[in-house]
Amino acid sequence: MKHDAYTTSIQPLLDYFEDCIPLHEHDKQLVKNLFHARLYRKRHYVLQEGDVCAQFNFVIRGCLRMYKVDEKGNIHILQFATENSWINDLGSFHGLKPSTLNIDALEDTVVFQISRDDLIVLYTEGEMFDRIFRVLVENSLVGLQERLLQNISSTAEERYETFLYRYPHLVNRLSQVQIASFLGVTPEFLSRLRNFRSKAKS
Amino acid sequence: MKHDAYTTSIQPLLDYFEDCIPLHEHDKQLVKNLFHARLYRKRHYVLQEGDVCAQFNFVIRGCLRMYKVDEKGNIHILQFATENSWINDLGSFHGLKPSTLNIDALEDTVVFQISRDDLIVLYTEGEMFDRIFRVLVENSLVGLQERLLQNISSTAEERYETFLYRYPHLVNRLSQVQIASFLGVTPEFLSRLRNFRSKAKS
DNA sequence: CGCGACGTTGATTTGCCTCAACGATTGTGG
DNA sequence: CCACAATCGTTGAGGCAAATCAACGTCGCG
Repeated sequence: MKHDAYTTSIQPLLDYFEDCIPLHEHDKQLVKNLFHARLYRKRHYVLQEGDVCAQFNFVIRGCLRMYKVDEKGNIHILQFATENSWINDLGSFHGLKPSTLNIDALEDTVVFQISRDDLIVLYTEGEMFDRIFRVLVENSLVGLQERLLQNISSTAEERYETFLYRYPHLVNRLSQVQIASFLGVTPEFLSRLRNFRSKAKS
Repeated sequence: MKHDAYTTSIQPLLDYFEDCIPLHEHDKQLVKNLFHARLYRKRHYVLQEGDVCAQFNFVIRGCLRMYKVDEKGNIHILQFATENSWINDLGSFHGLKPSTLNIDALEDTVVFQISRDDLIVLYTEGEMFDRIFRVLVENSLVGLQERLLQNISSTAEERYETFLYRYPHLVNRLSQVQIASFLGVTPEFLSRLRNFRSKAKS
C-alpha cells in the first residue's frame, strides 16, 4: 500500500525557497535529494520533550503545533505550522540538547524533513542556503518580536482581535482550546471574550 | 578634540564573529572597512519610531535598550544590549519600513555600525557572513522564544527570578524602572516583589 | 449506546494595576 | 555651592482583568 506522503510533490518547498532567492538546478537537486517526505497522523508526535530535535520540518499539508507543558500541566503553544511553513526547536536542533518542547499533529500532516547532518551538507554544497535560511530565520525573529510585544502590552481581547486579523485561515480550523492556549488565556475566558464581541458587534 | 569613539578598537567585534566562525584576513579587512564607530551619549536616540532603522549596531561599551511606546504612553522594553551584543529593528532594517520601535542609550555608549547597503556588500564580498549572521539570528530567535514562553506561562515573580539568574550583570546596572518595563510589570509591583523576596529569604 | 472532548455560563478568588503620597537620591541651573 | 525640580524606590488603598473551580448541554466517535 502506497502512502500519500510518498507521492507528495516537493514543488511547494522549492517554490518557498525561490520566493526568497532563485535556485540553480544543482541546488534544486540537493533539496530533492536531502529532504524526505513523511506523514504524521493526527495526535502523533513530531518531537517529544526530552528528545533531541533531529529534523527540520516543512509542512506541505495539515497542521502542526509546537508547545510547552508547564509544571501544572498547562499547555502553552508557541507556534502553529500549516501549509508552506516550517517548524522546529532550533535550540535543541543546533545545540543537540534535549528539547523542552513538543511538536504534534492537529490534523493528518505531510512534511518534508531534513536531518541536521544533511542540512549542513545543504549549507556546504548549496550556493545560497546560508542566505536563504538567514532570511527565513530573520523573518521568524521579526514575527516573534511582534508577538512578544503584543503579549507584554495588550489585553487578551486585543490579542484575540490581532489573531483574527493575522490568521483568518486558522480561526475556523483550530478549536478554541488551541487558540486560547496560543493567546495565553484559559478557554473559559476566550469563550467570554467571544461572547462580548458578538454582542458588541450588533 | 578627539572622541573616545574614534580610538575604540574593533577587536571585540572581530572576536565576536570568530567565536562563531574563524575569519580570513580578507574578511577582517571588510569588517574594518565597513563598520564605523559611533558614540551615543546617555538619553540620545539610536533609532526613533517613524524612522527607518538604517544601521546594524554592535555595542562595544555602554548600554542600549529597544522598546515600544503604547497608546497609553507606557514603555515596553524588548531588549537590552550591553558590551558584545548587537541590537536593531530587523523588520524595519530589511523591509526599509518606518520602525515602531525606539532604541536609546541608558549610558554613554560606543557602537560599531554598518549600514544596510554595506551589510549587503559584506554578505556578497565576504566568505562566511551569511552563515555567521544566520547563526547569530538563530541564537536570538531561540532566546526570544524562551522569553515568550516565560511571559505566557509564568508569574511576575518567576520572571523576575529568571531575570536575576540570566542577567546577573544587569541587575545592579539598570534601574528598577527599566527592569520592570522589561519584565512587563509596573515599577510598584516589582518593588513589592523584591520586598516579598527579601523577607522570604531569611 | 456511553464516553470524552468541547464550548458555555456562574460564583469566587487572585495577581497585578492604578492612583496617591512620601522620603531619598540625582542632577541642573542660578 | 546651594536650591529646586525631577526621577527613583517604596508603601497603602482600592479596582479590574483574568484565573480557578464547578456545573451543564452538545457533539463526535469508538
